[in-house]
Amino acid sequence: MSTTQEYGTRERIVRATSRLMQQQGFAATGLKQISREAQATLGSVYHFFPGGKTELAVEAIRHGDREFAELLRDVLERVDDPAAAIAGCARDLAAGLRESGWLDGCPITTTALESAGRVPDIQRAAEQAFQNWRALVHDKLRRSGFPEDVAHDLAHTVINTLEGAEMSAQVSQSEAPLEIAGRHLARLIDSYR
Amino acid sequence: MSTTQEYGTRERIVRATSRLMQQQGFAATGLKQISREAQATLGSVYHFFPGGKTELAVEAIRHGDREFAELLRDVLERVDDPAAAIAGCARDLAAGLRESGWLDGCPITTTALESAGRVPDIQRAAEQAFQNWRALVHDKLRRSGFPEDVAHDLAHTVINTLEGAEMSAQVSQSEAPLEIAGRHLARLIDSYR
DNA sequence: ACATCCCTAGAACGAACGCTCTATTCACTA
DNA sequence: TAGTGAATAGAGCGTTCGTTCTAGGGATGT
Repeated sequence: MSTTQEYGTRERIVRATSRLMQQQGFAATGLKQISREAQATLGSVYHFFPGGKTELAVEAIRHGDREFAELLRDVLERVDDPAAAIAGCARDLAAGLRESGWLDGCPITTTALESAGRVPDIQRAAEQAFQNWRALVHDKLRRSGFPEDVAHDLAHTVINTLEGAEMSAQVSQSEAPLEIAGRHLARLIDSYR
Repeated sequence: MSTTQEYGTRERIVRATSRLMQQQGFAATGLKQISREAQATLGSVYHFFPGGKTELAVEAIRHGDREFAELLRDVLERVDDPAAAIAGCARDLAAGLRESGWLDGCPITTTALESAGRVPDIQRAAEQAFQNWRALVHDKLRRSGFPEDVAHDLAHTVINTLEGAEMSAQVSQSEAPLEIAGRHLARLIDSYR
């Protein structure tokens, strides 16, 4: 058994699209580039995604959604204290960002911003992703005893601050924004205890 | 004297570029579209910006930098209490976003993310903008008596949380993320008093 | 009147874009 | 063995991309 998993053609196309859109966004990513990197042909791309580039972008956003949800779920299950778990999440994001040479930020933000208000399908998929991530944080806070309204608001700010800090970290090529965000979010959460 | 200010050709080009990149990013904005919306010709664009699209993007980011710095400076001067000022800033951003039909988010984020790690000139301009904005918040906090290290970290999180919340507000077409961010940032600042 | 210089105007270039189309290969069932 | 449909392959469509280039307009100074 090899260490590198084998994926089918469809899966390879989605993964290549997700990675390319993560790094350079929707408009800058061409279908030829996708098919090249996925080791598929243009024919295959249109076979699996007859809706063209938009359908592919929606699928890539769903992939990024699941990807980050998994990271979030892992750290929230692993660490009991919610404040510590969020700080750990910030650390994980910073590490991933640095290890990718500051290239792999949030997999959906760039595409979401490019398409907001102009490509409804993509906007809906991005909105759903943020909602899913907030729900994970919300549940964790509820299970830790926080009241409903507090958990609701904190879930928003946790996700949004992590998003903003990751963006800032990427642009300044520094882990500091995420490290600071982790500490501040932990402090904010603890202030509601 | 008319209410609509007259701008020179160069200024019109920069403003059109800034607005288009704010709404759809760098790659999706063509020079033909820019020259059309700026009521200039392609020749004029290349006359004023011989460096082509990249130079134009850098100038547009600098424009967005000054634009948001002005908004920030205004509210920080108008409101004495720093926590209240930041909350007011979040309100202003939410209002602007809603009034534009959720189209005009942060003028530089999309372009910054598209270009991070791939177009050094643009990345540098974006990094400089974030630095300028943080400096405004940092100074306000220092003048309000916060110690250096606290002000430094808070400046990071204030800007990053506002960025993340504005992005989220844009995608979900709701003022809630910014309203919540304003309240949480005020609470975080007050927790250091 | 003429020269100078800044700016405007838009045709044209090669490359890349999203997408369509036809042909072919392959695994599997009747 | 013939038949069927999914999957692959890539040429080519019209369009737009960023960029270059040459020519003309218009105010100014002499």
